[in-house]
Amino acid sequence: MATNQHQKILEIVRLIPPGRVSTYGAIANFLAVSPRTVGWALNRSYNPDAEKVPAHRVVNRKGMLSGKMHFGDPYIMEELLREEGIEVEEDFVQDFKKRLWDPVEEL
DNA sequence: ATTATGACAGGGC
DNA sequence: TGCCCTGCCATAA
Repeated sequence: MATNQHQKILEIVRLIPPGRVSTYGAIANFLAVSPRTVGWALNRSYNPDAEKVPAHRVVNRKGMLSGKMHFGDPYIMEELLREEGIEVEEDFVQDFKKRLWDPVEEL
């Protein structure tokens, strides 16, 4: 369902710059919602604007591509990140801390 | 209404 | 980047 919180979450995700990644927790903290809610908002089943949202730039707090299985095929998320210059190894974003984009600090 | 589940986070060990 | 448990909240059955 497209609730207000979902809209806010998708809005923030769309602001993530190419070549950068963010986390569920950072977005959740910025919007004052629970990290779980962020995960649900990005779920393709409840996200009508899936094609407009760079959900591949959102990973969990450890920099792991925890949602790669939701892109249709597991390799898609990793490919998209590499195309933007983000190194991915064994499902983990390399230099995660450097590439982290936190809306609380960036906005 | 109640229970179970999930693209999570944080703290303890 | 372990593992286990708790808190969190939307959604499905």
